[in-house]
Amino acid sequence: MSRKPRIRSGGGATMHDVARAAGVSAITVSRALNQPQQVSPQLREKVMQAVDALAYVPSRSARTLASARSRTVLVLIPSLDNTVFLDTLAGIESVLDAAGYQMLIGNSHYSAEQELLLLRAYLQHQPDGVLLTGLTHAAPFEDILRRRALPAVYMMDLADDGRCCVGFSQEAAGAAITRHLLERGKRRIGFLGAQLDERVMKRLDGYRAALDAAGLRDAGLEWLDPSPSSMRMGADMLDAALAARPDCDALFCCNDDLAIGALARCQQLGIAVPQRLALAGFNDLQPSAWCTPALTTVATPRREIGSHAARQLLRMIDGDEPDALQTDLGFQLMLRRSS
Amino acid sequence: MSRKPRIRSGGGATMHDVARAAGVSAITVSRALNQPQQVSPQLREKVMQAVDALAYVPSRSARTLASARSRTVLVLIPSLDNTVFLDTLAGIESVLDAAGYQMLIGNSHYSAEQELLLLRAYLQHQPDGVLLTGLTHAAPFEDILRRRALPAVYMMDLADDGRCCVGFSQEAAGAAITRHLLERGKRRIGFLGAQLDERVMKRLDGYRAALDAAGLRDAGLEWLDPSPSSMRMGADMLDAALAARPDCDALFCCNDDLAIGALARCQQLGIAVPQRLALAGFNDLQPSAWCTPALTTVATPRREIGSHAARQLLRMIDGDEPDALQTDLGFQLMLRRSS
DNA sequence: TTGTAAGCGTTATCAA
DNA sequence: TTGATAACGCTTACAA
Repeated sequence: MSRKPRIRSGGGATMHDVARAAGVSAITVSRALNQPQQVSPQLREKVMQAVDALAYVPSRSARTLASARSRTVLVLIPSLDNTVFLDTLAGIESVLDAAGYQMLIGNSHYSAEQELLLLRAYLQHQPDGVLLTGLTHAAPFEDILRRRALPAVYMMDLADDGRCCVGFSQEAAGAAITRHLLERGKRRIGFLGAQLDERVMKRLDGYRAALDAAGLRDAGLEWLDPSPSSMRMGADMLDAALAARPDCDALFCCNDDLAIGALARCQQLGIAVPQRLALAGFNDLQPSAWCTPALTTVATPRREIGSHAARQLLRMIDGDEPDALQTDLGFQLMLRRSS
Repeated sequence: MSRKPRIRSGGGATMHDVARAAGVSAITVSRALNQPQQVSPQLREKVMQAVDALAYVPSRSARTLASARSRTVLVLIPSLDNTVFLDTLAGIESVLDAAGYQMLIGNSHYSAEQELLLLRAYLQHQPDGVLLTGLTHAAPFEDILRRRALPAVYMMDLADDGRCCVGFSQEAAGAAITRHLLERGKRRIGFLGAQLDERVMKRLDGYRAALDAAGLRDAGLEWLDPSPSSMRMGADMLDAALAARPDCDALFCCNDDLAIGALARCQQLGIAVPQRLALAGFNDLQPSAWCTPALTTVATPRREIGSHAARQLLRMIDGDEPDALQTDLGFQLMLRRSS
């Protein structure tokens, strides 16, 4: 009948230790910490003193196990190298922090497979909800969410299929910036695309739609490369584009990295921007306002997408309906000297 | 005597469910998953089938509670807006992922207080170890680590006091880039500093030491501002510096953001870089190679710092000694057209 | 307002 | 190689 108490890991005090020190029961400690108004001021005071004295830190795993709520949210993003997602994370963080939730960050490296693996792995933590980037995911993904009744909010884009999304229309943004180039009098407008994720392809769709509407679409003016974008790649793609189509008079680059690289290359080659070739990017990263000439681009409400998505998710976790299934946070054309 | 089984949260299968389905005991399932070699191939096979059939996902909290090991590492960084720390995170992630560890990311927003709060909050997850940025932390910080016997690795800098660090000498790097400006014939070399965190101040120390050695130090050539750095701030600081000291012939900016902003401002003002004013930055971010003129800066092994620190930490968690207490991963001067 | 008892899902211990 | 049992630290349900 010999009990063999195991060795505690952290060596820290447990709730029972605190209870003993305060001369109350464990459940009173629990309540003093989590629902203070349910405990009389005197006891509460005693408990808090014992907590301080013992430097008590509650165990999240025990709490999660007992309550079946982890107060944790899983955030899946395609990359940590991209300012866009970091700004989004910052927005999410601000809201979750304030609500006492913690976030688990999963980096899918732009791979739907990886993303599925991450979901499976992080499911072990029993997150209370999930924030996702984009609308397209591996086949079993949504099944898993549904089976577990896991609230999810989709960020960055819009869908009209019952999923809760916070973002803006990538396609409309792509079309808008293309129309701007048309208005500037450009007629042979090309598209430079890298990474080729879902959002880039929608910007491409928007670009095509705008040119179709103007009767100026030319498939020979599209350059697409699935490898990750970078400034170097922008420079290389500019070379390739001008070599293939010297008549091209404007380029919509799928993001600012590409555009800045292309712009720098134009400077080196002495190509007049925007007279000979207009350039536009996407996202309005910090350097875009500072390069020469300053880059025309599309500002996207990344931080707001993150914070709003987090708020919606918390509402769903609490069993309430989200404010609206779709939240369109819009975008803004930043018209500068490069166009 | 009525048992009242609670409602499960996720509705997912438990290890007991798997055990029942496979016709074995729960502990056998546990072993089949965690120490497969201890279970006969037949049973292992049966268990794996049941796992698949039930889409079983182990509960991390139960595991942590029972085993007192969370297989989780806490990473504390000062900012998510700074590429430097993201690259570091990427390095950490690659190592931890491969080892089956997950990371909890805490963003201290450059505040020691916040950092302490984060440590306290994340301690609830019983992390097996901690990765820290910089050497200076709030007073109770190291006490807490010691009391809990939590392995910790300090990233980005070097210390000779028994703590395990992975980084490079910020001071040596600051001195090296300053000496380079001296070698270029510059004599009134200024310093532009923002954020003023620990690392910036050490770069400043290096700058001062180099100028002292040359007998050219001039306190009137230092401009320091504690607010977060940005390109706009670099531009503004350049204006202020030249207004105060038109004789200044070179500027060492504490990071590339500042330097790129200053460079852009020089372009606007028609100041010849590097003839009239040489510029140098720090970190070698992507745009630095692409601005005009390309920016002289210091390349730092951020990703390697992250991955090496993570490896050291895993070793300590396993009870082994780290390879070396101090790992100097060095830095590299990137001499470009701006100097 | 406070306490008791049981249970959350897993692993450590010991026995077979 | 496999299993029974207790234990991890906390919270829910119910009782006082």
